[in-house]
Amino acid sequence: MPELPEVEVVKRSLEKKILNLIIKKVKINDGNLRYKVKKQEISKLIGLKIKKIKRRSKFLIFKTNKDLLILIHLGMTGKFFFVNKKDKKIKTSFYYELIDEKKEQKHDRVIFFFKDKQKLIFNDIRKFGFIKLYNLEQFIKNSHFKKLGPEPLTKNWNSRYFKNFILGRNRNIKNLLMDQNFISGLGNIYVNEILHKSGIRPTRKVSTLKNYEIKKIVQNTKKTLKVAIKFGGSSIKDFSNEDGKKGTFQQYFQVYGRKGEKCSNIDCNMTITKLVISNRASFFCKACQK
DNA sequence: AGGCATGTTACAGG
DNA sequence: ACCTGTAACATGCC
Repeated sequence: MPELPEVEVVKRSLEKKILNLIIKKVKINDGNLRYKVKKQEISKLIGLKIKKIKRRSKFLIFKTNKDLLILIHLGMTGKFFFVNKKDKKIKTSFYYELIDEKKEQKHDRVIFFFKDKQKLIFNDIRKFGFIKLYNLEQFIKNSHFKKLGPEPLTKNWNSRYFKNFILGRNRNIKNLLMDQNFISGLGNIYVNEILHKSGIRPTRKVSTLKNYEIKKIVQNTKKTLKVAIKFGGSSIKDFSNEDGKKGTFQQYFQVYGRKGEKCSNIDCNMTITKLVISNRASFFCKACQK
């Protein structure tokens, strides 16, 4: 499910649910995520209060009231479900009913328990996600953040940075935008959309980009992500936030998954082409994207 | 049955 | 040492 907009949506909804809750118990159904979740280590969380939730790129960080924090990545299929037996609203929502009926779902990997039978479930089908504990000292030098590029929605992501980074390099623009060390938070879907909006073909070598094209890519990155967040992210397959609410940005995809459909640009009669680049599907319009 | 899937990373080759 | 691209991870769906 998760590129930057989806992770941001999850972050915002979790903030409304688990802030200031104390972890009473942690249950590991299957600790074989990207990194092994060990019972002994995760038990250190018991008794700690969740004080703050942050997002960096596609990572979530839960800060506690002690010198211990949780770093989470949703991987490809990671999801959170929050279950609150006392909350009428959630009780009527889709996911509450689902969970209540089935008790536990198949891919519930790790479950955090709070007071009054409230719980936060980390569900991850493919197990590419992870949950890691750090103290502050370790966290500051954690390998995941070492080389991470700028956040796309900050002023650090700009044309000057872009031009400077590509000096002496010559890869294609699709791979560059997917490179988390160049810009952090984008993934396959949003890169496809951004390049279509910018009129740039995914195979374009970065050394051939004109200044105005770089500007367009930077602006369209910000615009696309902002709108996607506004619409609650994209729910392809089964993405949802912890309320079971679905994002709706997938309705606005111009190219992703639209092979053979007509290009959305007015006056363009071309159909969308699919091309695999570096093992990932790329979708683009041959007429509009140069 | 085979191909494909929103991500990351270890490794190979230049 | 740097740069780039590929394959692998685990699981399910079409």
